[in-house]
Amino acid sequence: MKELTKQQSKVLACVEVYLNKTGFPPTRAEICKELGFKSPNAAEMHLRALEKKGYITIQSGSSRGISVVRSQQSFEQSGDQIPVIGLVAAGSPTLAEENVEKRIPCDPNMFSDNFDYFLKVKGLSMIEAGIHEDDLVAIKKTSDVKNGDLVVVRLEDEVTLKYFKQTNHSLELIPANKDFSTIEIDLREQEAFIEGKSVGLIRTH
Amino acid sequence: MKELTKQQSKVLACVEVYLNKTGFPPTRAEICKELGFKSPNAAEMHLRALEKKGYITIQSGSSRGISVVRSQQSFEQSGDQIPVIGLVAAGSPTLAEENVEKRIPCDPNMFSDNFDYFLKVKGLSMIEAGIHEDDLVAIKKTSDVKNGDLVVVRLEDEVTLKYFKQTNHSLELIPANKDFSTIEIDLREQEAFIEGKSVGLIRTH
DNA sequence: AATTATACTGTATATTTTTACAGTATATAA
DNA sequence: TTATATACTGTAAAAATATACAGTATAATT
Repeated sequence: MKELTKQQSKVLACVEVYLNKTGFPPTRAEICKELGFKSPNAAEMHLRALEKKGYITIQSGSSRGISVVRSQQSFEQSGDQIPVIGLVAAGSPTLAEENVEKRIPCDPNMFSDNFDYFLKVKGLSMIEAGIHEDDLVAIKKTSDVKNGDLVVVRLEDEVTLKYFKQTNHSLELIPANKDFSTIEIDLREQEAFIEGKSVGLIRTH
Repeated sequence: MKELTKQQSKVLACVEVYLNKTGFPPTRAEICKELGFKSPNAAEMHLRALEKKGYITIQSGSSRGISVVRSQQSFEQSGDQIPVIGLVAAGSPTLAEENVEKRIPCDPNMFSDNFDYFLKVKGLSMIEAGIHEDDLVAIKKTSDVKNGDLVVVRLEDEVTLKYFKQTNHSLELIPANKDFSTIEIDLREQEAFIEGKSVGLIRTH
């Protein structure tokens, strides 16, 4: 997906907010009014650019004929179909279509903090925390984590779900199963990517 | 909510389908084309009726200024605010307002089976099934349960969440914690109300 | 120094769209 | 029988809207 300029981003946000508020897209003139432009052509140009970059489609000749194809803040707010990503041993959990096992209709604000996707749990390393195989852990993409948080960490090509504990250069990834041992990493020697943290869990009975 | 005439219902469905397909509402002329009317006024009249009955709002003077307020089908799928009921020792879990601890925005179809409310778990009797205190168990109201299902049962004034097992006149309510013992009931002597069964679980981290 | 991309103003016009008004037809209720 | 509600056709005008064209200005590349 191509990057948006600041102004294009503003226009897209404006369209999304308007849609959210009224249920139908804005006209060029309304976008101008909202963003302070004085010519409808200003909005027109930005819309054309957004169309060219694949964020919206414009139905030519139709009033308000704007469809938002890809929201810029994406699925985070639209409360619809949240993707489920398999916790595979290799590679980072990305939202690329090929990694999406399925989608679940639910609201990303159902937990205290909103979240971006579900991670399907493999293995028993967190079972004493009541996290079973095939449970779906709701992950918020962030690198802002605290000690004690349940986090998704990528070490080289391996992705794991563990409790987080960091002291100076030492990172500990702590399981909740006495048969597993804590992973200790010296951050001066090895990189660790924090993909996100868990804000909740769901399980189908 | 007032009842719709057949034609009004058709027009509302047409608007919803169009919105779903294009992302913006139809014009009067487009509704006519879709439903075979020959005058834009036909659509206009139906829209005005729909507005008067509270199904849509029309922004006067705006093209395509239609907002669907209440979708005609399915208030069940609109994935909104699911009540959370505390698992209190006394009384049946009802959806009466005074028993609703809070509401969670989510879709009742997020699990394999749809459900009616969340029950907040008290105690540790199911901990070996990975069900912790304060977990929210999604309950579908039904008395159609099988052995092995996780069910909500009311015994006199006590409500409990346990595994279900019935043989003839004997009902066993089985915990998932070796420190708790199975509740055995002779149904000829004592009544047991099956309030529903669990179809899923959520937990906030 | 010239080119290109971004970001607009300002104007104009063809087209789309809303919306009012004048009718017709039919079934149901008073 | 006379209203009254539903369900349209047909027309037309005013208003809303998309969209093309002609410019201006500025910062970043080449």
